[in-house]
Amino acid sequence: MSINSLLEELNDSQRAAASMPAQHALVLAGAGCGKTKTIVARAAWLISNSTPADRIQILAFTRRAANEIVERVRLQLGDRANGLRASTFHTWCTSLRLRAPAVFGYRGFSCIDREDQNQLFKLFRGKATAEQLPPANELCDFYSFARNTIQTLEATLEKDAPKWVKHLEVIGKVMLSYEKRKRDRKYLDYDDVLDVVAQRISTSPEACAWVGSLYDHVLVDEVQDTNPLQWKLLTPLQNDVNLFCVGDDAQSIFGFRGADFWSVHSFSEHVSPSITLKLEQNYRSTQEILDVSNWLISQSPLNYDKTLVGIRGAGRLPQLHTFANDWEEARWIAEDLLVRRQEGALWREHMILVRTAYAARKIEAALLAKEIPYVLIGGVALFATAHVRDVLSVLRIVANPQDELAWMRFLKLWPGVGEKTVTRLTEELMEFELLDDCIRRLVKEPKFPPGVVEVIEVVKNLQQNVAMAFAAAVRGMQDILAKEYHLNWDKRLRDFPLVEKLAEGHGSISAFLEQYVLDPVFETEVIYKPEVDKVTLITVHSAKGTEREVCYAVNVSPGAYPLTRVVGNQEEVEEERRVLYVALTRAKDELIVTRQGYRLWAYENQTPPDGSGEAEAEESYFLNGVPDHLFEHQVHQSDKPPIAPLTGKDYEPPPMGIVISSPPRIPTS
DNA sequence: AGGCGCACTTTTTTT
DNA sequence: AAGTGCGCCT
Repeated sequence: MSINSLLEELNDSQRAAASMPAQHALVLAGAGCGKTKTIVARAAWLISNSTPADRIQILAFTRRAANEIVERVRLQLGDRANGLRASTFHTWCTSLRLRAPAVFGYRGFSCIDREDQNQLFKLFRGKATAEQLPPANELCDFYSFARNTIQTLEATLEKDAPKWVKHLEVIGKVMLSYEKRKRDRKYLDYDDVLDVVAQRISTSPEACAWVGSLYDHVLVDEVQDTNPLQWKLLTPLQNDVNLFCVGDDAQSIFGFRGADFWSVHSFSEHVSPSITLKLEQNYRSTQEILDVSNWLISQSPLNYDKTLVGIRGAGRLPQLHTFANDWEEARWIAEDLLVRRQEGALWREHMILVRTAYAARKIEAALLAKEIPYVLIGGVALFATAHVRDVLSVLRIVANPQDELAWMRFLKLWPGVGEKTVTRLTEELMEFELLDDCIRRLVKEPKFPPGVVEVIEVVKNLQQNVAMAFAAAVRGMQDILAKEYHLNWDKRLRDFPLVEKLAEGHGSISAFLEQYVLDPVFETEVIYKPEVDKVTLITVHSAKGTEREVCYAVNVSPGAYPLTRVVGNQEEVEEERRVLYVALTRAKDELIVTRQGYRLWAYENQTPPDGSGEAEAEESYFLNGVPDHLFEHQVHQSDKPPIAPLTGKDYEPPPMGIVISSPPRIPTS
């Protein structure tokens, strides 16, 4: 297709954005106003106007979004799109680091994921009680938040976990140990992956000039979700490349990762000179869907200055269904899907949006029961499942005998080997550089089954063929794994061929591992082919940027939107509101909102239970006061008596007024 | 001492 | 599904 016919498909503002002269620009656009279309058109226009495709770098937030943009440009331009790259910030930084090790250093470092990070923190946290130190996963959160927002640990704790400020010193010590161990073991965590590059280009004009010389244009999708660490990457490049950023402040839902839509509101101050364009016409949804979405955002104390104006006109009124419990909610959705299917709709026109991966399980069960084909996106990635990690640990050991975390995981699997033995043994193994020395040491270990060493050796001999090495590892470990995971072994066993397939064609174990640490793949995605007709079951966070004809927003109940635990924290409550906003604005033709709860009855009958967190959850519920005419209401009576409601017992308002002590700054590695 | 099985809770969101 | 805590076994 020619570029002219592409431009003709755009409206005036989209066309202006796509075809403007080279300069820094922010394109502000509401949901469904054609953000992706504009970024695709921009890339296509640049290439058609003699920018080589490989001088354009597109940055997106997920691998899926990145791939989609490139595919759509390719659809327009065919082979002329060759060389166009779209990546996540993380894969982009990794490719820069690998491309020029001399510029960035960190040769031979490997990337660890969240789980590994957690294990390390657990190690340094030790046996401290819940009063002395937060749990390892919270330490991870604090650490990562400080890195992503480029704040001190103290500032992070003050904002996020005031009750821990008085333990600042101990927590700081744990984090310093963590950083030292990372360096010693040549690990990079997710934040390091970005910071290695950011640090270098913000302090070395030569490094910055080199990166800048690679590109003419950097196109950033979903810019409202960029955090200060990511801006640390973009800011120094301003002098050498043109930044074309597309975003929507009302869809900023990654605050927990340090995203701050200041980057949108103050764009012209930190990127200058620059222009700001707006896309205000919504092409996606019928007016009734926009009315509900606009109403929701208008209830916010924040001013988004945003009213979506639709061009599609009227359609069907959104539905609001109330169920007695989650089980009936899930069952009804499955039944409704069956009805639609019988009426001739395709499965793939439907998307079910859940707030948490956990909530997706109940829906999954209902879909399975009715044999409705679905893809689940946003749950636990294939490589994050325990049994796959277990097998991968041997590959990691072979690829890098200094991989302490892999050794610990691998050794602990064997009968008679527990935490103490593993800690002692791994410490010893870290003294050796070579795998063969490690093996010699292991052979000497009394009461070790011979399988331990056998597996390592088999994998070692097959390491040039990653898929075969993986298959061999599975064979060698099958017995112990079957015992470990006997409860649902059959289901887990099916994952191994999928991983084996993904391993095919990778030149080395480390290349294979590196790719999937940064680009998580979900079980269903391996089986899924785009042309296959399936319902999409997805978390709202993963669904950003997507759309479907019919969308179900699930469990829009008090206590869930917003989550009970964030009530009282205005910033977080407003982020929750944006999450719901994102969910509602995915729908093109029909929006079906479902909610559960006996608790709702209590609320609507004006008899909230006294003094509990539940009452507060109900008071702050986003659908309170929704005008009747925006929804078609339906209450589904239960055949069983209502089940006791959730309690609000874990909600405590955060203490206020924190005393400040001198902060240990978290150094960047 | 160290390992292991059992009962128990406990779930935000993602690179 | 995975983490935690507890008590029993070697």
